[in-house]
Amino acid sequence: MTNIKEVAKECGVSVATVSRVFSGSDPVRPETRERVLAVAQRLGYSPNMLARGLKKARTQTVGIIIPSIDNSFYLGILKQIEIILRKKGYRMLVSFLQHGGTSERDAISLMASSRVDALVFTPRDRSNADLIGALRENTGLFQLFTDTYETIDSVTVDDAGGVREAVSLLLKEGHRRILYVGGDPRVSGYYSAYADAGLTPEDGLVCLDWSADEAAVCRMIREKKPTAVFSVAGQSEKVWSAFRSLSLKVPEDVSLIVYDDSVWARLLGITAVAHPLEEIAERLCERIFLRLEGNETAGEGGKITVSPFLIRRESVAPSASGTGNQ
Amino acid sequence: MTNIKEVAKECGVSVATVSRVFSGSDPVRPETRERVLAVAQRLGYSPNMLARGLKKARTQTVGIIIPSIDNSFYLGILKQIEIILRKKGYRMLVSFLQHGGTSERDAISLMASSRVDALVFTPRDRSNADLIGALRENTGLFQLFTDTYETIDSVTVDDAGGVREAVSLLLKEGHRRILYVGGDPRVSGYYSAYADAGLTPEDGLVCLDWSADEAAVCRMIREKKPTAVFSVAGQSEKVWSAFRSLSLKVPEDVSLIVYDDSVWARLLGITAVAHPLEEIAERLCERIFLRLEGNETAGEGGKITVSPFLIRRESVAPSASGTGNQ
DNA sequence: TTGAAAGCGCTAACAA
DNA sequence: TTGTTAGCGCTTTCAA
Repeated sequence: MTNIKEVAKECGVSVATVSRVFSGSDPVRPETRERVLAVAQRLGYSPNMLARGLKKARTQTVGIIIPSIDNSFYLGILKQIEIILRKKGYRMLVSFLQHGGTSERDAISLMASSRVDALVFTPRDRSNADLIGALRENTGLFQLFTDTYETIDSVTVDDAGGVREAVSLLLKEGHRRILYVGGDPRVSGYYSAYADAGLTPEDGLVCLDWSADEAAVCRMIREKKPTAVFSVAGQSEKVWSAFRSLSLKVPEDVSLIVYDDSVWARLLGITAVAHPLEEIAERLCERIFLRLEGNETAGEGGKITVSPFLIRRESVAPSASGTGNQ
Repeated sequence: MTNIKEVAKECGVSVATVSRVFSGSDPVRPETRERVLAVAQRLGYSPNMLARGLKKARTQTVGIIIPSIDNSFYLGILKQIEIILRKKGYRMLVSFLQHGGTSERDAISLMASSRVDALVFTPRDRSNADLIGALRENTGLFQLFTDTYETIDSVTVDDAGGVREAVSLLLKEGHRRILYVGGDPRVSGYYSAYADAGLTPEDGLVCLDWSADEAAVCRMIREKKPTAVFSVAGQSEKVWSAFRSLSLKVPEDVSLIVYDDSVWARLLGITAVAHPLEEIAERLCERIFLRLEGNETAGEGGKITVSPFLIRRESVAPSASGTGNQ
């Protein structure tokens, strides 16, 4: 592959001049510039970012590690981020985690040896604190959707708030037996909503078990006869399938709100709590650029929380069993 | 950041020895090896891939350019590919194209200057033949889902075959007025299916207009009164919405088969033609490794076509209007 | 089994 | 405005 030396020779200038033309670091006489550009084009020259990175100790690369949860919105955000990054001249190196496959540890090592300028990740725990600690001196670190390390910047979504808003809506429509199918951290929003309304949920209405399958969901529905269901990402599909197999109609027989909007929620007219993907990507990249190009060293306003929002569609109806008692 | 020299000094060996330990290029005395590893660990040493890449003219990186179509399965395949690549020690650099944003040309240049060992892309046309031509000497080039350049390896899906199979099924169920909503290249499968059955489709049953919106689809359905619809990826959602607004029940009032399986097709019980994502990722990576690590220089079996497959669910019913005439 | 040293392609002083 | 040159951190002959 053509290198800077060949371009310089062919052009009758020094390598420094060619370098200046391509990096824009110093002014170059316009005519010389044109000539260099023309020759480079003719020879198919493309600056070697490896060499540049080695010299400058900056790779113009941001690494991102995607956890193995397959929330499809994660991939949407990946796209958003890459596009913003590209506009600023950054590349994106991605690594997907996989149950039983690549460990977060390996992925971090990979990013480290690739000398990414910044790393975006979603640490579940602090088991790789050692690696992370070694990285933080030279690498911009950013937690996405989590705030596992207090000392590292983060962009998170106020999940509990989103749940609370959704459950409050259900309560306002008169529902009292609202089944919650989802994860642990967010469930606090469920209880807050009940508390806000001065109510207490019946026992057995909360399913925090991620491994609950369709059959388990069916069982809960048959047992507790909820008038509404609130379900989180991966579980919503099971809930929907359960409704189908129980021949329950939405919203006639049961109301439904899902956490995490998706194509299918939209198509089915299901009211959903959505993440502001663009906002997340923008705020995150903003912080990245500040860290990489600004004079900022670390934190200071490094903890960002964005609010999810409710998209009302047609899966919620007033409770048939009246608005007061259960 | 710690470099090889510091590790060497701290260890009392030469940089060459440390290099050998980390690259595994030459045998190193076990005791020395252990000592080097221990020191490296203690110092938090991580080999600099930039320097290595510069020296070896190999980056262990595969670039992938994702076109702006947002077929969600594209992102699934991205994940599959990255996981396979990682197992073999490769990194993945991704770039998303965007309508009105990043051009394919820019993305290719980026990959070129990053000196990726291989590039996977989906060229719509040959407008960047010049860049591609310059790359092919040193970079493994692979077309995914398209075969725009005859001289470049490709992994494609037999779309026309998939359409044909689906439409044949509809025909077999007695449907005669089958509306086709989708793109140009695949429509040949529609005609083949009719031809196979010794039939000719009525006029006006084929909509090749990608910009057709829900209203347009509604209009077609009202006009032509199809007993079945076959729709492609991006259009299927519009078709479904159209059914909803026309209060058409599937499969009672109209049968439906969609091209490209998705979460929502599954949840709604819609029969779909699916891509074998794992197979595509595997075959592609297989070729990449062969090119990068084998002794192979180019082509030879470089054109791979995989077959989509039909997933039967409950959106197809026998035509109510009889099996013979329309 | 190990070490010394040249050089991958680039940038950034420093000099002119 | 341009050229010379010393490295960035690594691999890899060649010698020992």
